[in-house]
Amino acid sequence: MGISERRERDRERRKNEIIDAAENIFFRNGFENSSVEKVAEAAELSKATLYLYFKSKEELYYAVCQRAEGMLFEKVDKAIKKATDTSTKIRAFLNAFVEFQQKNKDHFDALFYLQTHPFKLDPDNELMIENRRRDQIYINHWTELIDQGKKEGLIRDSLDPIRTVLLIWMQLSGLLKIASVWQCELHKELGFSRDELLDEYYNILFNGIKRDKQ
Amino acid sequence: MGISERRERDRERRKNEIIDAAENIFFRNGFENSSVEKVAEAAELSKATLYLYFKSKEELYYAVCQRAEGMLFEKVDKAIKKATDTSTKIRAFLNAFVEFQQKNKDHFDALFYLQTHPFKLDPDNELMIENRRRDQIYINHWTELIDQGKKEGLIRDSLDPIRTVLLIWMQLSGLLKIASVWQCELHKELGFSRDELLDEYYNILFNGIKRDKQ
Amino acid sequence: MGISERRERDRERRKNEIIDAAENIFFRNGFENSSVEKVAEAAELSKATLYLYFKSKEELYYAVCQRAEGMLFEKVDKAIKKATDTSTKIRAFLNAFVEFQQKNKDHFDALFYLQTHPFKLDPDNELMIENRRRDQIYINHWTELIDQGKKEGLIRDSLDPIRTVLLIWMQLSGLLKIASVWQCELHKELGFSRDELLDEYYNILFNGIKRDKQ
Amino acid sequence: MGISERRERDRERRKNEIIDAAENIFFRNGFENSSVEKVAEAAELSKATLYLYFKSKEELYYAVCQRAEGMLFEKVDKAIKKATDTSTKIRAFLNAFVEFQQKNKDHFDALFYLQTHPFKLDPDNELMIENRRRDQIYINHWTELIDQGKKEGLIRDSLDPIRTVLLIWMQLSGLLKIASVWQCELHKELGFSRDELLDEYYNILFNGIKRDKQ
DNA sequence: GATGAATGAGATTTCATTCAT
DNA sequence: TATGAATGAAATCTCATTCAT
Repeated sequence: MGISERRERDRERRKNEIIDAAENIFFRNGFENSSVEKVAEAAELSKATLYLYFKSKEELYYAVCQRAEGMLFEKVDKAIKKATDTSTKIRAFLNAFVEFQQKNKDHFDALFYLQTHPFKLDPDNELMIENRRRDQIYINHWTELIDQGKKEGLIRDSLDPIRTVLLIWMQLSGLLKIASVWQCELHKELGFSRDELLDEYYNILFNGIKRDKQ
Repeated sequence: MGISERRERDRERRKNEIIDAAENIFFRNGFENSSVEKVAEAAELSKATLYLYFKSKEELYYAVCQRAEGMLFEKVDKAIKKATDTSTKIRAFLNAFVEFQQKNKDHFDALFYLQTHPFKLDPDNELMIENRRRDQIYINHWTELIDQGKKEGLIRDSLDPIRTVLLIWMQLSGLLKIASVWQCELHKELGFSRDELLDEYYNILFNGIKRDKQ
Repeated sequence: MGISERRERDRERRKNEIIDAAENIFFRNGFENSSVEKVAEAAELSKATLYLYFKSKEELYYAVCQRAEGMLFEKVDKAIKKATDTSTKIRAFLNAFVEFQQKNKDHFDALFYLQTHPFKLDPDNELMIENRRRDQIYINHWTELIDQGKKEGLIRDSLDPIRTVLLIWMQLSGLLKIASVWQCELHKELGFSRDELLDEYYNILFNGIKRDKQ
Repeated sequence: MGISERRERDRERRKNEIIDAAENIFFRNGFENSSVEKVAEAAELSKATLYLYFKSKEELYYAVCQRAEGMLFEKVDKAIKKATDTSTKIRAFLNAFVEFQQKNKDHFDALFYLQTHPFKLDPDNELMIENRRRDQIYINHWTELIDQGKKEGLIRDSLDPIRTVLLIWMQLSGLLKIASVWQCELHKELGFSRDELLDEYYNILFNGIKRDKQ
């Protein structure tokens, strides 16, 4: 039995090496301007070998994104766990996302690209199924946070937790991405920084979800 | 005297025909998967002729986006003008954006693509300069709306108008785009529609920007 | 009669302006990498207008070369006339060529390109006929120099004047051109300059053509 | 063990087949007017495959030239070895060059084109490095000939061997090339042949380099 | 499992030249 | 005379993927 397990382990390790290489290439040039050739070179493998591990360029990119998402989720997790009360937990959730975009710009961008482009892997692709499961877990995880906030009277009762969480995810994604692309113009022509923008965002959001004073 | 003017008019018309064709192609396949060749075919012109009107594929795409932005701005304009009081004007502004994404999905997507990809035209490109001027006008236009809302006691005084407007633009863009890509999953796996999501968004946003009761 | 003459003069002037522009472009990029478009731009004319004055890109280049040859011939002429005795005249002839390559590198290169590429203008092309006549004049001119040298006992009697002149032209052309392209390598890897090479050339040549001591 | 060696051999053979095809095309149309497409067709390969063996059109042309130079060097070598005394060796060296231009006009032209056009391959290109080494060997080889001539009192002591060899190479290149392009005119308008011209050249050159009688 | 070889299809852009006006 | 518009043909190079070994 040990032998097939070791094989599986070897295969996983090799896959990871390929993803390492793919990150290098995809992060530098984006999906469209990267070539499988370059990834193979970076991985010190032949192109044909890549195809033994990933069925297509798309699947390879998907794997890179999956890892990126893993990183993000982990960071958010840690941040939430460190916080003690619900209010700071929610703030920590946002902060972690924001920080991820700043410190792991490439990973964030890859994730954003995946979310805004209809990638067509076949729907019973292993990676996708696994990913979807994980997504679900995290969404639940975060909605519990909202629920808790509602119980504690921090958040308006009328808000639907799932929608609220997705809403935050989507709008914050857009905000961070566009602000990042416009960085230069924001500074030069409008005269304020990403962080000032984010302050205003927090301001409005928290006001928007908090329970009305009674 | 009439001769050069007619030429200019012909040229403008031809340019517009090309943009028509380009919309067809770019909207169907996206920027990366469209080719100048296909656009030329659709315009019933030779590739070389296209290059007499647009210096590069990028510039052509930019022209398509410029037109799309024009449409969006016009719609927002009209919607605001129809409304009578400031509160409905602000709502109308958002509604027009949302409706644009729904009724002119392709135009919206093109615009979104442009905003989330660092396009490099040379910075003294005519189209770009003109566009930037228009952008500025509209931003001013909308910030006045926020200012008015503040004067009328609808909106918190502490909000910076420009930041607020940009914030709304960015987060709403992200929200609409990602929701549109996930459309299917939202429905099937989470069981609610884009419109329900948007309701929640409005809900939170208006609560977030309104002046606290005194 | 004045009217058609003025027209002719205008046409000549315009042609010269075009050649000015063509020099700019051809000298910068060479024949193959220059485009009629660029020349037209530089001449502030439309492409179509260029074709009113020159039948093809080739003919235009030929005109540029003709002018260059004119310059060279003039320089050689002047140098020879300045010299007083036959021996220095011959030296002056060579010096003028060498100096032309150095001070008018672009003109020299154009001339060299023309000579080493079988350009096909139709053989009764005006420019060509005129040029050929001029060539003949100059060849005669120079062969007289050799003849004179022979009479004065400076040059071996057995040498054929025409062959000798052509020989010098051809070998010196090759020498100057290749030395110019290799300039860098000559210096770095072999450690001597163009001028040292030319000294040796003069040395060998003059020894080669002079009459044996009796 | 044999497997990778056979692969290497196959690859070399294929490369040579491509160079065969490239010769066909380049020789017929020259570098500028040849296309990689045509070479690929001639080689009965796809364009893409060509690029697996040669990184660019330039590199391909360079390979063609390298082979041509090899041929020339070999011929010169053989000619020199056949000759018994230094004087005839030197003559044989020239003769071999002249004969090469006559019998392998295309190869000569390719070589000449390379030498008179600043080709930009990256300087650590394998082909270039190898070529440069070979060039150096041959230059040394030939300078030894001059040195020997000096020792034997055939050649003037004052001549620098390297410069002399390069000089001969350059001037003879120019002479042969221009005479070849003018072939027709030489005959018709001046009434003598390439060979008569060359006789004069030899005449002058040998007189020019020989030791003065004492 | 690993890979070198191969490729069809296609990408963007350029060019010399013509012609109706 | 002058020109804007138009184009067919071509150029170099790239890419995702497959397959025999």
